[in-house]
Amino acid sequence: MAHSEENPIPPTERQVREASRQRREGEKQALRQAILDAASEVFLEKGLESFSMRLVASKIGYSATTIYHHFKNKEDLLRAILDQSFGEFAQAMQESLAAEPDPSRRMGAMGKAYVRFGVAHPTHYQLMYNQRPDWLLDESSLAAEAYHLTYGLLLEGVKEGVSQGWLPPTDPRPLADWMWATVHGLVMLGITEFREDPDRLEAAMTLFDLAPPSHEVPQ
Amino acid sequence: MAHSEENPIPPTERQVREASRQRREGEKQALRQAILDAASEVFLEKGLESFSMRLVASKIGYSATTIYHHFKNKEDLLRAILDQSFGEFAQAMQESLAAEPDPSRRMGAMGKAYVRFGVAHPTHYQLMYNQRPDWLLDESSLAAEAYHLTYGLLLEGVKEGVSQGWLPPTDPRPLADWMWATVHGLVMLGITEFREDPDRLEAAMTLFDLAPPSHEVPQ
DNA sequence: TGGATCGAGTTAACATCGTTAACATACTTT
DNA sequence: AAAGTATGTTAACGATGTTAACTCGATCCA
Repeated sequence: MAHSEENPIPPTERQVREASRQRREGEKQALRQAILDAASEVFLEKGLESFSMRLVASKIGYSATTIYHHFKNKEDLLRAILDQSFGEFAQAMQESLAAEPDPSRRMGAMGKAYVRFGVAHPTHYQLMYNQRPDWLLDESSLAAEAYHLTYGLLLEGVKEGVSQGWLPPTDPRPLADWMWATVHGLVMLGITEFREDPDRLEAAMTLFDLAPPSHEVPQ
Repeated sequence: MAHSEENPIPPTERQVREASRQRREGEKQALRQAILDAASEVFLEKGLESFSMRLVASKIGYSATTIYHHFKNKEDLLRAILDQSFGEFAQAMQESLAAEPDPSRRMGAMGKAYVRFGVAHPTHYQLMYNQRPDWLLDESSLAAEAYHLTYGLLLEGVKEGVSQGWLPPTDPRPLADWMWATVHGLVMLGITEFREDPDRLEAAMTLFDLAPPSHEVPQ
């Protein structure tokens, strides 16, 4: 049973305290994560407008003020959701990049992956790109890091396309912004105007396969 | 002076009452319009999030509850703003259509006009297309009417382009949706990510002049 | 003319929100 | 043991949308 075997070298006071500190630290982080998970869930279900601290707290059985021991305020909590969302988004983009070896087809594949992520996570996508654009100006945030990383993927693809000739010889940045606008617009229409008619988004997305139109098999 | 000339036929009791009724009706409509104007102003300055009935009322020197004699509730008031905004938008689109006679150039001109309207009226544009998409499902509203009208203009242009050969021979609707997504995305990026850098939007918008690229002067 | 009715405005109140202050309790440190 | 810290609570404030109850004057009808 419990004390049938005794530790021949009992832990020092210092060791006990350290273990206790770690346990408490872990519990604190666990609760922080539980709040964050509950918050992300509430945000998904309710959207930004009906997202409330009290609702998040009640979801995990704490009073609302407890959240303020783990997050400075509502904005801080939403920024944590933003960081998490942008991280998942950047990962999805990198995976879609790695999945398609042909550079010219890669652009279309990434475009599709972009739109699919957006419409699959409508409320989070809107938080990322619509509702608090100024939060991305904080360059030290994880969100800003992922934001610049994904734009970098697009810009590199465009530069490659221009240099390889399967994109017109223009300034890459405006062209990248133009393409970004297209996928961003598809997501936004997909989660608003086309919400009741997903086939309409699918039909529009077939145009991703149109460019490059001429060389089915190079050489 | 005032009574130097007397009306030879004094108004009947009935006429007086009718005039009074009309005056009161006019005053009611005037206050309704004053509320609507103030609301649109508050909405422009504060955005949807900080738009409040009390703020609108205080702007015109009435108590908040007065608004409820002229609008059913906050949603009703915002819908009135939406109707007004969509009407102005549809008019701007029709003017841009009339201004450019060449059909192939017209698409680019309308695209530019679309984006310019959106970035010029950021908060109203977001109410129109982002924040309450379900309100457009009420087909009897002025907003829905203008919404379908503007989409019709785009779709007709695309059909014309396909039949005349300066657009690829594809199903017009997905192509129209694709183009819509592009301009919509440009507006959204323009009022969020590019807000601090208007030149970036301008640079992207130069691509409107790229298509059709080949025939500067037909024949 | 006098009393009923109605329109248009008011104040007071309710529930909900984010947030802070004050407090309780348990654990850690000294 | 005492002091301090971490983590939770309840109570309260001001702002929000909205409703109820009311005032007051104009209108309508006898």
